[in-house]
Amino acid sequence: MPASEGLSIGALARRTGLAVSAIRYYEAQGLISPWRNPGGQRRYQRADIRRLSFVMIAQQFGLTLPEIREVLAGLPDNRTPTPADWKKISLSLRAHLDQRIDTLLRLRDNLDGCIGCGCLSLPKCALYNPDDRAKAHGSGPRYLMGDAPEG
Amino acid sequence: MPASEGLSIGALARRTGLAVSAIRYYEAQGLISPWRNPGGQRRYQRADIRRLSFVMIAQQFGLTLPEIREVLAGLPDNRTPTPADWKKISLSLRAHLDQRIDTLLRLRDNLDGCIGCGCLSLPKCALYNPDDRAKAHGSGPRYLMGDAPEG
DNA sequence: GTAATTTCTAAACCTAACTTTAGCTCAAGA
DNA sequence: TCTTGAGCTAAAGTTAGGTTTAGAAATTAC
Repeated sequence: MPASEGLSIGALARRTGLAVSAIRYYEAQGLISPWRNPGGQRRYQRADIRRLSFVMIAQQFGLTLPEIREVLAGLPDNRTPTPADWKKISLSLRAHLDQRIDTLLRLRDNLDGCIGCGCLSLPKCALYNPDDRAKAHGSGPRYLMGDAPEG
Repeated sequence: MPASEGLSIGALARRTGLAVSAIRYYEAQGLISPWRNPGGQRRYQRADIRRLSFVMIAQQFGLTLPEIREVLAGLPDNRTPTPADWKKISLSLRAHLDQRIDTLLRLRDNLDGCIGCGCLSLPKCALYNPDDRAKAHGSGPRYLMGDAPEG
């Protein structure tokens, strides 16, 4: 047990299941802000365990780290978040998730309509909706030209 | 109009909406195999429009390029695929999609159960199921240690 | 009072899915 | 014919989300 206050980065890693390097990376991305002990090492509050857990859950839901940072901005910064605070920002996760599920369900409907018709490749095919295409998968450089196929 | 047979890579790009560089990249990944004209330029069949369209749709559904290559291997290679051929491999997309939707629905249920309880960060929280965590998002280096949080 | 862990920073490396660049050749139109 | 627009290859760059490495300093354990 360390004599000084707060959790070391290694302790936080063990409590959250994250790698130490990931925690430092999240700090660089503005997701968490530890203080430093006299020797310059990072020290964390116990509430940061929950904060990082939230980050991990939000990632499963398809949010990017910048998006998660935005959501976390909804927490109070002058006091430890209460369960009510967590509940509040969890609701915005729920909205994100609903949207993703919606998109996938619409894709599935379209696919079902298309499986029989053999229309794959035609511009009128519902599966070609560029909006869905852009939104269905969050990350990576998915560059799509808006050219109208001719003929 | 070119005198020689087949589509040039630029023509195929215009018909599919893909960038020329992306089409060459897909070839490097084994997703499409053009022949070459006497001058060494790539020439494509009209059926390749549909093939690339299928690739784009499968990507929306969260398949990686290697996975898509596997699925495309279900098409005949000695003749132009028929609508029935496309239908057959489309059904495997449907299975993929169903699985993804299922995972997200389960996540949503868990989130709903958690929103009121404030348990975020506790190991017993259903949102911590490592299986879901690994599967929910297909790509990228999502490394998770299996350490049991102590206390 | 050492020895063994941890932690520190900065920079390089990793994967997926592409794009960009450089330098050169091919093809098409006037 | 000549010029411009496509196409070619190989290699390097890009983004997200991290990991790995190297060398030094702080902590902990004995």
